[in-house]
Amino acid sequence: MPSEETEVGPSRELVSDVFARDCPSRAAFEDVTAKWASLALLALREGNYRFNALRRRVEGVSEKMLSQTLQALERDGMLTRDVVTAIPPRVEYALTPLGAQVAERLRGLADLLEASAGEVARARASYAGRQSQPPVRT
Amino acid sequence: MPSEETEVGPSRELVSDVFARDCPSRAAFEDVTAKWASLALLALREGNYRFNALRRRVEGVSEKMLSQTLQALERDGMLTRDVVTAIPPRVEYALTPLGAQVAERLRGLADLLEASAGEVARARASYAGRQSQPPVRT
DNA sequence: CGGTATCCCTAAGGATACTG
DNA sequence: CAGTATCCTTAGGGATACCG
Repeated sequence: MPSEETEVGPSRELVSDVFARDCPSRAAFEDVTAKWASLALLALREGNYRFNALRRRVEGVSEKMLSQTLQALERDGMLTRDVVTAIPPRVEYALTPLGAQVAERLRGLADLLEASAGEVARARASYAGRQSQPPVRT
Repeated sequence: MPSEETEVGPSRELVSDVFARDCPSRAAFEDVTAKWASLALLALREGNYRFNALRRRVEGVSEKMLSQTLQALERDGMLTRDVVTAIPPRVEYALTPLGAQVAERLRGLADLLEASAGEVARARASYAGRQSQPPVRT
């Protein structure tokens, strides 16, 4: 008898849990919350984008990272990549319904943090003060 | 007259934008969506945790990373660190109101992804199929 | 335009050992 | 127990060059 902690049948849908090391949902969670991925999803929420336009929208991302990020998100079914063969070539990125749902939630998180910027700044100032006690003369 | 739109004066609160490279909200956003930070916040949503209990809850995190992660989150005002001087020492971590709000949104995202695990898996299978065309004999 | 390929370097991150 | 310190390896990520 195998380890009894998992009483999941072979043909049943496994229970997803982001806390579990090997759970696919954790991988997906990490993919969408990755540094550039969340910003890309947020941007595509505003409408479709072509590669370089997206690159301009997401300040600071390099071509390489944007490319890798978009591949990962396409792979996970978060967005579609539509290649228009023409001169010059065009590639349009758009959210899938799933990607839109994810982006919506990321938006909520971003809104909260944008609105709480002041509170975070105050917390940081307070923390800095608590850490560095005034120089003690010895 | 609270925040109407963008009447940003010198001494007024700046408009936060996660897309901006140097916006504090982007930093906070990245801190909170960092690999281990989101899981730590999610865990603390279940109740307070001591260091090693949290380490067990967040599968796969090393002592070092958990320590660094918790410091960053404390710094941003997402959680409190309560040291009980005793033998053995105890340190309790708990969410602040802000941290709880953030965690709540992360939970929504995690729920969505846990529920969509099947869809993601299908997308991945489809993607793999589209990428590797059947070996072409030359 | 929309990438991929290569090079290279920094920083993330794990393992281990040690301290209060 | 709750970390910090150290060491070391990997991988993230930027810059550049080049192809379809």
